[in-house]
Amino acid sequence: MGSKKDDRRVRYTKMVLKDSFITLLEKKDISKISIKEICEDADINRATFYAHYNDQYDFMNQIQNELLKNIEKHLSAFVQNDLPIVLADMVEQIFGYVKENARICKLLLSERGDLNFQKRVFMLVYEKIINNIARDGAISKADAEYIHAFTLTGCIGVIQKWLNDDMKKSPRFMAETIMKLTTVYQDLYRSSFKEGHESR
Amino acid sequence: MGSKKDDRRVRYTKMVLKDSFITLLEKKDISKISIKEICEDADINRATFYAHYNDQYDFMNQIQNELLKNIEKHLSAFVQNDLPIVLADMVEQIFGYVKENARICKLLLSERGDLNFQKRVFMLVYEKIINNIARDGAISKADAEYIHAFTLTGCIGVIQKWLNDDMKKSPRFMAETIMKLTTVYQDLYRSSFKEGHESR
DNA sequence: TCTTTATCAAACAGGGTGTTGATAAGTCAA
DNA sequence: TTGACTTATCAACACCCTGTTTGATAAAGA
Repeated sequence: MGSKKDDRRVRYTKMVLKDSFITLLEKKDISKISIKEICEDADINRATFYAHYNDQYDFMNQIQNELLKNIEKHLSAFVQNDLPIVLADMVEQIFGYVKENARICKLLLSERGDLNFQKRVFMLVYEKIINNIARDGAISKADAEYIHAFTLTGCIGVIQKWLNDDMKKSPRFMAETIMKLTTVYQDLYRSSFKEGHESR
Repeated sequence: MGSKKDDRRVRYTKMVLKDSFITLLEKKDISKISIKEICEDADINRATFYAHYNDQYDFMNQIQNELLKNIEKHLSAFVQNDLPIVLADMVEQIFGYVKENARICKLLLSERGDLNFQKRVFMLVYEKIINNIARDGAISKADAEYIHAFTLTGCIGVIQKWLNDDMKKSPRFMAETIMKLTTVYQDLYRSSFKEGHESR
């Protein structure tokens, strides 16, 4: 679990195992990766692997926890003042950290990534930053292409909430909710960009 | 792949296998489910499983494809006219279908669900419906709790797009984009709900 | 230097995997 | 319905990966 008080040997073992694991993850799905495979690539005994992790998925979990811990660390460095301008720097820091660890982050956050990890990241960011955000003006037209991605995946969250609430709301209500959410957002979109641009 | 021209035996085999698979999926993660386990529960020979599917994940894929095909069928029944009111019925249909197949849908769409499947569903809905949506009024305040889910997961899509574009945009730009997307939406949220309604 | 402990090779039972040829069930035409 | 043809299902097989244990070795830390 901890990594600070780790032996020098342990640090090496975990490092090469992680490197081999990521290399394999870039080639194929985690379900197709065997412990034996990881250890052979890293030149580490299989028993040593089991001394640290239960299986591939536990290994993946620990990698994710380490990432989240570091992201939180980056966030905490800005907690002192809540000014909007500083908040922007804060989010920038996160993206910077993701870029630094692009190899693993791309695996976790991209198309075939881990939804649960993504939610954990955004819960972190959301609660710390976006909650106490201040309005600071109109949206820039350059962001147009991101609005689609935003609204699209935003719908996923609505569905998940619905399912988690055991579908108490009627399908009709959900239909209207989705409609309004997307319509209102696109209305906003239209009223914010009146330069004469089109998207898609 | 096809299911219409299947043998009577094949239909039975696939049915009981699917049922056992879903039952197991409700208990534990797909990575912890063995082919042997599925077949024993379904009382089907393992070789028979391999005659139809490569592994658990291929099995899951075929189940998802079947779901998507049916959802698309539900959508196609409404393609004739594009009126907003009818579009609402259309989305309602989807939610209705999801509710009918709640057992598997809850597995696929909920917290620990499959992000790729979710995106496929919403790509389907988005392109067919939300693209040519018409503004029809202000949002109801009853949807408030869904707005958070919406904005939260909406951010995921932005990140994914960024990663898929090989992070061409600078972290700074991304920071500002996220900030504006969420800020603008919350501004809208504030200005749209000034009544005092509740629903449940 | 001395103590601690992580890594290793080897070996093990156990279980899951993927493929074989034989058997039984389904399909369709007469 | 019968019979012939087709094909899905099955039991059994050899193989590989897993997860754990052993005691020996050597590297780390104090």
